[in-house]
Amino acid sequence: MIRRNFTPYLKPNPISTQLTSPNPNPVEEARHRFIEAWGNFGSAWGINRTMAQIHALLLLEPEPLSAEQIMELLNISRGNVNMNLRALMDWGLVARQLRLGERREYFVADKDIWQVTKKVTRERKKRELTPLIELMDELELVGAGQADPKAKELHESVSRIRRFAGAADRVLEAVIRAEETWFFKIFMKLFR
Amino acid sequence: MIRRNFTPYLKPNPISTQLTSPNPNPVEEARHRFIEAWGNFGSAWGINRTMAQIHALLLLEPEPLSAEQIMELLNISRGNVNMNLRALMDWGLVARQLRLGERREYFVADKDIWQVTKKVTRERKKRELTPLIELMDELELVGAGQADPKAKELHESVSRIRRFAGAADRVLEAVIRAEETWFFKIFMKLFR
DNA sequence: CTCACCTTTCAATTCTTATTGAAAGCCCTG
DNA sequence: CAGGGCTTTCAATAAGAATTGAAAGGTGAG
Repeated sequence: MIRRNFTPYLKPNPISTQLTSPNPNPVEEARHRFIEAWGNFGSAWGINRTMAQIHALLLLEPEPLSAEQIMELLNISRGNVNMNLRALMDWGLVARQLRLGERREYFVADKDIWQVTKKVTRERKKRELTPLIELMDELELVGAGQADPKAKELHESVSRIRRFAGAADRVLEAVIRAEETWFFKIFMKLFR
Repeated sequence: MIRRNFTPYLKPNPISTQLTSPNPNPVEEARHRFIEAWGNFGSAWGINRTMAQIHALLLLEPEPLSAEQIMELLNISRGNVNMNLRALMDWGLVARQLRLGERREYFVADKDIWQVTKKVTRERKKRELTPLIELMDELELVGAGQADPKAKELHESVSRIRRFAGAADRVLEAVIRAEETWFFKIFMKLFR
């Protein structure tokens, strides 16, 4: 089997995880800030910081990166990289890429931000909204038609939330299927 | 000053935080499950569990509750209740209510789920989206017009995200202002 | 002014979640 | 089928976030 003459990766100025010593190269510095910000942004949305940082790094990278490279660039352990890459692949945000004649695996991020949104939406809808709706359906029956104020308030609150969650579910579904629907055009108008 | 004869709150079966011993009363059990679920749901969205639980409890409660009552019902400390109530008030989800002639404060949740959505949206937009947009605006300048592939990819990624974040910002703004806009009618169709 | 009654604060602690790194697994190649 | 080169796993550890509780702060009534 042909072993390709893979040019060894030249380790750039390592992107340290702290913002302490400012990077002299403005592009590196900006890359670093982007990764930092994306990490924070992600962690506000229930995606762990490192997972978001790896995602950010891959978004910025013109070429696929190996686990090894990610480790060095972000200064995190092998195991951590591995687990978070797996999670990113589960979400469909990152794909494995093999090179002919090389055993090592490389990774690329889907750079179409609209695809990213759809995938994240689909995943979270499945993990969070669907179970909520199922529970509300179940609980809605409990307080129904009772006079006791607690039972009544329970029933009313649950129904309100059930209705709303159902609406949200439909809206998100529309977003996911956007390209084909009329909804997309409206959304796109706002997108400009 | 008149001191109202406030009927002392009868402590109901305490809503324990574990699901271990099933509550014999089906309404209490359902309330408990709702609180549990809302707590988890919230924590997936970057809102801390207890804050969401207090919110859930107040949503279910026909009458305003005091800090004392919340402490007992959710089995959490005074300090914890106080801090999370404050956060809920900052978000505009809960309001303080005073009773004539009583020093103790009571709390009620806004039960209009559409209002809740708007408030949460507004708050998170301000805390998360706006800073992201500002950073992207700044970073967009860095890689602009450079030939170096890293600079190029940086600039492209940042612009894509900037454009998308801008779109999201406008969409959310439209949601917040919904009642008055054409957007609302479309949304409401999906809401049914 | 002082007491009674609440509310608020925050350092210490506990609980939760993320990260590490060494060991085990896997698979290709010779 | 043994060894090298990667990847994956997971118990132990570290980092981070939430919670407690005791003490301090406010405030109105007497």
